[in-house]
Amino acid sequence: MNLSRPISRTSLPRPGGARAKLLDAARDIVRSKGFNATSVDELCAAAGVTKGAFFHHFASKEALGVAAADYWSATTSELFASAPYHAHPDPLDRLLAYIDFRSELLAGEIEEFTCLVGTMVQEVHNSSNAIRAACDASISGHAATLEADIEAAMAQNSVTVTTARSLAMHTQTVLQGAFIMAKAKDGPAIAHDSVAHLKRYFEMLFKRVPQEGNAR
Amino acid sequence: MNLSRPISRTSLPRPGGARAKLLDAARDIVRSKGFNATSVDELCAAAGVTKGAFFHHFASKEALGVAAADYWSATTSELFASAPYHAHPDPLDRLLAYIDFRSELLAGEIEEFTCLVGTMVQEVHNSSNAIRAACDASISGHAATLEADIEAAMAQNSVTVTTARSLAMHTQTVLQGAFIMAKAKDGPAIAHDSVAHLKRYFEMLFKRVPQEGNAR
DNA sequence: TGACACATACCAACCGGTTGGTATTGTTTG
DNA sequence: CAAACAATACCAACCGGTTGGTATGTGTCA
Repeated sequence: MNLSRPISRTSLPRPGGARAKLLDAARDIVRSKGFNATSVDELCAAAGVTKGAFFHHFASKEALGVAAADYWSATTSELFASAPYHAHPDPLDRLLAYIDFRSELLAGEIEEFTCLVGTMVQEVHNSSNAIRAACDASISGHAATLEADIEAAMAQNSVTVTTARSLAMHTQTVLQGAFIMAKAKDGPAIAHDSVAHLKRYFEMLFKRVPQEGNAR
Repeated sequence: MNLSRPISRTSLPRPGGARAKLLDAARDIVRSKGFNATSVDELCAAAGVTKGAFFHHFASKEALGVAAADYWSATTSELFASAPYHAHPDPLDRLLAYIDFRSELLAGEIEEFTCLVGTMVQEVHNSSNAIRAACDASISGHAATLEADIEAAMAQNSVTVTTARSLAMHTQTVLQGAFIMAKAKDGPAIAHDSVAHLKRYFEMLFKRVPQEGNAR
């Protein structure tokens, strides 16, 4: 087995190649139009490749959807792994700073801050179990990166009424809901509002008096 | 102007007519497959009418989407208006009972308890402003039915850190997010979990000690 | 009889996917 | 090293089938 140039499903594609360009195009276009409304031809045009190249790299449009979800997981992992909220020494501080970070990300155009996998899974959860599972893995995998901090904060404050995993997933629930509301209202204001409620929930749960800040 | 047989956009269509059957079919099929993946032919087949009947009642597929959102508003208003949570004498009790009621609704198949307008708005918010606005009106209109109780509960408990409208919208944010997570995980369990967090948020905000119950 | 509520038949455009083929790159071998 | 070979990357044209939408016919009822 030759390991010198592996292009596994979860590793990032070679930058500049047709595959990478298609995944970038999918990330942008699917977030703005949805998966079904995005045609393969449109993807190819945006990536500057032909339809033949598309089906050279992906067995089907569904396979592209799975790859796009995996690509999303990989790129967002990088973003959050290098984000500044990890610098806080206290786990609860890290958690609250994560929420602030998510709120800061809610800026610009809607298709720039919303979630690719949340958008896709709503459309295809019944028609493509492969994409559904890849989206679930992306969301749940990101939530899992919060669990250690939440667990530590729960231990510090003797919070036993729920679990770290449940709280981590709840953060993602609120964010996914915030994306939908932002789409309905055509702007991020309402999303900021709900994330502020989420932060207040954590502050009350962990009996942390809110720092003066961005709560509405 | 002939008022003897008005088919206004917001009133319920004549039961048994082609229009009503199409709107019922749209409610069911769009929730399970999404708006774009639902073809006009499929809608006609499910409703037992022909394509000619479809375009007799709706100028376009987009017009059906708007009508389906309005129809959703009308039918869900009825459901919630006659729901038992209004019976509690205390406004905070009514609010918490509303949340319990929403949790109870999260049962059965996913396409049976998820939200039509939340599903549609995610797909078409960029391609059809008419549908987007109808979906927004549906969600915001339902949230508005909670505002009076929230306002009264806030006054009773001297809660001033946020507004009744913001809290009402936040309940919908959490529910919409819960629907997405349920689709990603292919089951309502995680949605119940997040609604329990929402209830706990209200209990803490209004300093109400939780009744022994279904919180996880 | 005429207005309305549908049904039938049909269309141009577009869909995801396949085809046969070529250009490029890397590996083997003399 | 270079020629021979093999695999990959990519392309333009095309396929059968489906799409939303239209034009026109027909039965019904006031």
